[in-house]
Amino acid sequence: MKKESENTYVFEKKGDMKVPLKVFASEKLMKDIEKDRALEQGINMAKLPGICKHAIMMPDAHQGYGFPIGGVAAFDAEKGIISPGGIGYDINCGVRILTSNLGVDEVREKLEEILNVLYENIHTGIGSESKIRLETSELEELLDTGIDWAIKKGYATEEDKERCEENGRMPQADSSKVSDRAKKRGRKQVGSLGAGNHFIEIQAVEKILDKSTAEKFGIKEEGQVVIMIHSGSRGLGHQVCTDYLRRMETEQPEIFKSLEDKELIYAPLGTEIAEDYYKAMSAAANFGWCNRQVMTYETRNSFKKVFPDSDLKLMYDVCHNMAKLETHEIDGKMKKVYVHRKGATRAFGPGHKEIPEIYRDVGQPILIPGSMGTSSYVLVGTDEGMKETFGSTPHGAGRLMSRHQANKLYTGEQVQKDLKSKGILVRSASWRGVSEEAPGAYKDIDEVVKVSHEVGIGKIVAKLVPLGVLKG
DNA sequence: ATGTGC
Repeated sequence: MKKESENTYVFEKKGDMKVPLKVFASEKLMKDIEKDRALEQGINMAKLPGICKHAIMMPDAHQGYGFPIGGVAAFDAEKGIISPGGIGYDINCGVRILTSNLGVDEVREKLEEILNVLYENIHTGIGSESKIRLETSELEELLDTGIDWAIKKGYATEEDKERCEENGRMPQADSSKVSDRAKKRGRKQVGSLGAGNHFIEIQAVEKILDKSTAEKFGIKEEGQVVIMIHSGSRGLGHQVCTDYLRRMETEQPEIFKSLEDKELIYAPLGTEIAEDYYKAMSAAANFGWCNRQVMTYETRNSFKKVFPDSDLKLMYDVCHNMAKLETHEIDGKMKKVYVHRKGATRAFGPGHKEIPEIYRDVGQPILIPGSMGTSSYVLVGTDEGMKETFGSTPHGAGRLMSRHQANKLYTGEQVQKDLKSKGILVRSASWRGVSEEAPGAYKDIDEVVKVSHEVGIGKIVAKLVPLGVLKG
């Protein structure tokens, strides 16, 4: 890797590579990135058919299935490909923030109570099932219409819809392209948190760095309480990914055989299998938005019980695991590309027509969760990001250790105790869930966000700190 | 990430 400037490294095009690989990282984070196979996977992205301009890795990058997590690649809509490994198993994993009219002191007084109420109403952990049971026909409506289903059922308002990326509904979604097995897994999981790094966190605004933008986003003052929800499409999205990986492998043996890394299986755009995958992926994305929306409904009701005057407004909901057909300026020309963001947040700059009108003049809110017990951030999209990263930023701290390593090194009890000594309460279904997500198992979120800010692909608006965490 | 893998 050649250091190009402060926070940017380039691996020049050579051999089978079609474009260079660009990595946004500080020296410190680059050392973390070099610890696993992530760079090798980044170079593999740059070898795929139809990739445009450059393959990108974010400062939080680490090894994933096929593509690295923290990888971004844009493929020519005609000559390119779509790859499930470039999106991830958790299709439309994403983050939303609810701003509140509550202050840190009043919430701290009843923190244990509100966490308990949330824990009762929102089911967590692996295989967790929500209170809702959907018939197949209703699940199909949810998959086809996204947030519109949630509005119809009373879980969402029109304002909620406006404040979701894509208005919470991928128009290409087609439930008939989702397998019965995936639907069976999804029927009981709408409104469930899941496991891993998924969480609902009650946070306080610690520092506002861009006052006027923060105000636009509904962050009025330091000490204001907000709620962050981080979850995805649960077993349904996972099954969609598995189904299409297998289908692409078996129905395209010549492509499969030719691959150095079999995890990079893809479908050429324009083929039936690529179309089917995009429709199924879009349906899973709709599930992700409905899942976070139903949890929002439960969160609002839970807060009403403990804080009767509370008013929780959706600031924004943004995804970090998805491929989308977008138009970007490449080599001076506007071009249609399928942008794969795998562990990278969609981050559009000022004026983009896909940003809600209320935020359009300043840019899109970018929501970046830290690991459990550390800070999270709100950033704003920039013109620089549109030019450099197809409108993308990092998505979080990024793992430093495998779950296995973390389990060996930490116990859930100790992690919970350490956090409690810092005034942070954790409510979880399993001790293992807590130890796997120990703050020490993750990279430094402050450093990740600093790179994003300094490079200019996303500018820091506000820093948030945890008060209480409900996790899987 | 995931009804974690044999």
